[in-house]
Amino acid sequence: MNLRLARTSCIECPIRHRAVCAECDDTELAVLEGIKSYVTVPKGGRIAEAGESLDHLSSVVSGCATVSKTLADGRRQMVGLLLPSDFIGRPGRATLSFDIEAATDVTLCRFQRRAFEAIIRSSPNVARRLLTMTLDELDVARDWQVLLGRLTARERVIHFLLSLVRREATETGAAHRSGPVRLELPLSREMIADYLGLTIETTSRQFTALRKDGLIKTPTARTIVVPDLVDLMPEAMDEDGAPSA
Amino acid sequence: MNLRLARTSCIECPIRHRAVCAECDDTELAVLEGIKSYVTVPKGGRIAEAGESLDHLSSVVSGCATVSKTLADGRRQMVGLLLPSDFIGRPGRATLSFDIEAATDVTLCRFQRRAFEAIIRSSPNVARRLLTMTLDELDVARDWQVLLGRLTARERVIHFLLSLVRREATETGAAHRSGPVRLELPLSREMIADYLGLTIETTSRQFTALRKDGLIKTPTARTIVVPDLVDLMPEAMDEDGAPSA
DNA sequence: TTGCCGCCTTGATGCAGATCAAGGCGCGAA
DNA sequence: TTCGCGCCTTGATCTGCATCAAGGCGGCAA
Repeated sequence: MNLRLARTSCIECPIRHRAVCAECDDTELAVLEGIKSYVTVPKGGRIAEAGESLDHLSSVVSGCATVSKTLADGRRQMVGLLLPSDFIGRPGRATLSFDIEAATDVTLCRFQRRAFEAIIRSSPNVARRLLTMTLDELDVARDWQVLLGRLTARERVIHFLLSLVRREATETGAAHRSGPVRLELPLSREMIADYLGLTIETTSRQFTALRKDGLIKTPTARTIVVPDLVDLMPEAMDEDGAPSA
Repeated sequence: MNLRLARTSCIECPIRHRAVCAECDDTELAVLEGIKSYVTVPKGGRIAEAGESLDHLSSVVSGCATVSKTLADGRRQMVGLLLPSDFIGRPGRATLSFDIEAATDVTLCRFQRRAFEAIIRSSPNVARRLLTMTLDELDVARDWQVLLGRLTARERVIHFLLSLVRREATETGAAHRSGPVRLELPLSREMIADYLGLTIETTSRQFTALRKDGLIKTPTARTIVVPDLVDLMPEAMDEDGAPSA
């Protein structure tokens, strides 16, 4: 792990209003500011390993990390995707159950675990925010279970693309309901396959099929252009009731 | 929903030390005691529906409930199994994203949402316990993602059985690491299939195969006897490293 | 006791996605 | 500029599970 300290002020922090600190008042923020430190992990680097004890909790400031588990025979399943503002770690317990790796260069805002646990106890705004974020993650994980258990390969890929678009929209504040969108995929085909519970080959074939159907364009393997989001959404097969995104 | 009030004291409550109230001191417990009420939902009854607003949060006192989502075309995936001590609801938000149904007769210990949210604010022991429980549920959901994304039908059924055994062990305090175990399945074959992301037929065939292999006995469709847990565990294909349970 | 109904099992067949197997393409190093 | 190496795509084939289709079994009502 490549350490690099920085002195960015929380006030100017890009995730100030979305991360675990989102609901802090100035006093609380000052406390967090006092114990935080920045770390950069290069693309491909390990951030944490299942079972290993870690004494820092952190927020993702920039970049993209994956949460996954690898079985004894090499089968691998991604179970979480960490983007800016997402939280890493489990207050109250030192060990994680999953591996966390940097999919791109990742910058973390870290807190010593003991110090952060003290803050949770003293500042209900942090505790409450963390509970909300964890409940949101639980909903995401459960939607993902539906995807892995019941959706076809094509539906999975479409869901993946739509979720990236949606996530990007909430980050930039912009909300495209329709119209063309350009996406830079933070993940390789192999990682996407692990995300979706498919093989690389099937994933690749689905991208090809979507391209042939005119639903996406692929100027580069890592760049996806969606001419019209509305075309993609009917195939997502979401919820009960009617198909939607 | 079939209402039935009762005046069981928290002190004698079977889930007193495992539920959301587990870490309460006597004062906090008294407050909860003041706002709680019991409800019984008969087998097959709806406890909550996705999107619908509910003004109670509850703990499962007895019985078994399922958390699931149904797609527009009828495909269904279970994403959670609620057993005694598990918590239902999302403090801070009125609507759920999933359907909750009683798989057996279920008794709930309910709290008015507003009142409970006030308690979370005033009593850190409840807030902390809820965070821990939510983090635990997240881990369970993620392990389930691995099962749905990468395990074979046989491995899924074995995992299901082992998870029931383990859960039962923590409830009764008894820990069998080996030796014969008898299980009463709280779920029908259809529900097990929805749990495991399989069809009824495949699920049934896997039970048959395990029986033919001598790994289980099935005196009744709903009763499973595992002559030796140790025989089942090597096939579970858990974690990294070596196969284990 | 009989008959019905829901749930479960078993068999035959089909198909989506895995697996096996070649290349192609783009990018960085020499 | 060329080479080599990842990463991605495409094709051929295989297979585990879904789907389609019959019954069997057990509990309950009459």
